[in-house]
Amino acid sequence: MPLRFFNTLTRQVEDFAPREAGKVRLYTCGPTVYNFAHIGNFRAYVFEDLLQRHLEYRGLKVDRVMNLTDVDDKTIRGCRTCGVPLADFTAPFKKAFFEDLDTLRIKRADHFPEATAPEHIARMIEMISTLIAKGHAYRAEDGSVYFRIRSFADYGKLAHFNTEELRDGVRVRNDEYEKENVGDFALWKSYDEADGDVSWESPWGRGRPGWHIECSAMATGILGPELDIHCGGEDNIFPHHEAEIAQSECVTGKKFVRLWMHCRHLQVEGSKMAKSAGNFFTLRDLMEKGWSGREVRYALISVKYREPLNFTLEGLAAARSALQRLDEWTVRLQELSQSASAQGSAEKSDAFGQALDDDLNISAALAVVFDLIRTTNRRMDESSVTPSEALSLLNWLAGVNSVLGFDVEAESIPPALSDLLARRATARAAKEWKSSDTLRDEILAAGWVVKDTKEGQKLTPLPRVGG
RNA sequence: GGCGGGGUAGCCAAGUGGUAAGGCACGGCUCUGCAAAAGCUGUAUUCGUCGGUUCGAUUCCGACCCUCGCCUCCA
Repeated sequence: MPLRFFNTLTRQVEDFAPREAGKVRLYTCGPTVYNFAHIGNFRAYVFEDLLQRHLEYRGLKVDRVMNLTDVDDKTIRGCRTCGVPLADFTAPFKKAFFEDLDTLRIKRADHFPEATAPEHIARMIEMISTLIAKGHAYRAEDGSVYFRIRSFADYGKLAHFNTEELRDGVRVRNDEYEKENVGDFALWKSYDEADGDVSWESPWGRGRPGWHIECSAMATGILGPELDIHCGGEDNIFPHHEAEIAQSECVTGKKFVRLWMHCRHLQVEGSKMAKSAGNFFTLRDLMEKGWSGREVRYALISVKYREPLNFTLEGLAAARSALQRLDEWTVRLQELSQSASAQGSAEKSDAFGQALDDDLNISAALAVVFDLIRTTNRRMDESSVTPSEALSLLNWLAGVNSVLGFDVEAESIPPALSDLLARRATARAAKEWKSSDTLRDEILAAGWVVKDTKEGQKLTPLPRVGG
């Protein structure tokens, strides 16, 4: 079965193949670094990570760009409030963002361009000049440059909006009378006192780029005029991605993106996430409550990207339990495979990959994993799984984890516990149950659960207390 | 007002014109000195409501109800 993905542009699931055989040019809208990213942001990034990893699992080389928006209204407001230069304001949030990516086991993109980098500002200015020259943009009285949406017949095609019918601007600013059409968007914003010392020189005077042109410039500058896939959150469809199409295609004359994929938003405990509602979480908030990045990753990845995800504490707890089931199975296989003499054979079924081929059907893919866990657990109970088969299953799991990223976090047993364990083993051998139980409590207090199995004591790290 | 997504067991959720995956929770069992942990196992006569098409619909069509989102810089 070929790879099939839902295309926002056509609103259909379509077969996918990159333009250049074997190589996928992927652009994903990254964060605006004015704050710590919240879990809603990360749902999108985890979805994009799943997409990239699955494409790679299918043998495709992915060249991925994720931009960092480090100049816009919010970052400017932030640095003005703090009274520091823009770059100093955004730097810690950039750093935090990369730490968060690691926490969630999100693979690094190949490029993380920053909007304020000189070469990208230069490209933005170059693109705007071209747009003006071709009649797609015009300069307003205040020096700002706007894109003329009437000049691009396809404007509105991605969002399926009839631009004539767009609701009149509730959010139209008072200076917008300078525009030919209320829908025209800024390519270059002339300097305003509120911008402080944030500005660049341009043929149209001092100012700064509009948000949309930042992405068009970085995308086409790094990946070329024709991308295979462009992703983002659903809110980016309009106007951001619509604008990107207009700008890029009017400059290059080529079809900008072949496949548009958008991730639905998440809700928290059934409501839209909002600071005012008290249900606003950054990844850091969840870590403080004792959840691991792996657990959050599971919770975010386990609902299909095209469905709204209701993020709940119950869902996190379910993620923790499901991962423990997976971990137990892994440990069982590892112990069994230790006596394997031969190499494990290749896996027999690719049901897992095929599920993901179908528009990243994660539910079906996880069902394949858990089905296999149940059937093989049953057989291990009957001792009918051979060591070499266990090895094969572990190999299969490694492939699965190259996509899902659920690898077990190796935690070494502290030396202090070895002593406790040894003493407990002695006590148990002597059937000194009271002493055994006391030692069990001590081990528990140290953060580990001791299990008595046929093979002796085994330790499992106690999950940190969840919030 | 325009456009779009959903309503499947307590919760999350897949799916198909032919009789309901998977995860969590819950009950039972096994194991155990007792536990814990783990494993196994059971649990939707039914897929928002009402009509229609069909031999047969959760799946197709129509109407309705509920809910969520987008409509100029929020992933």
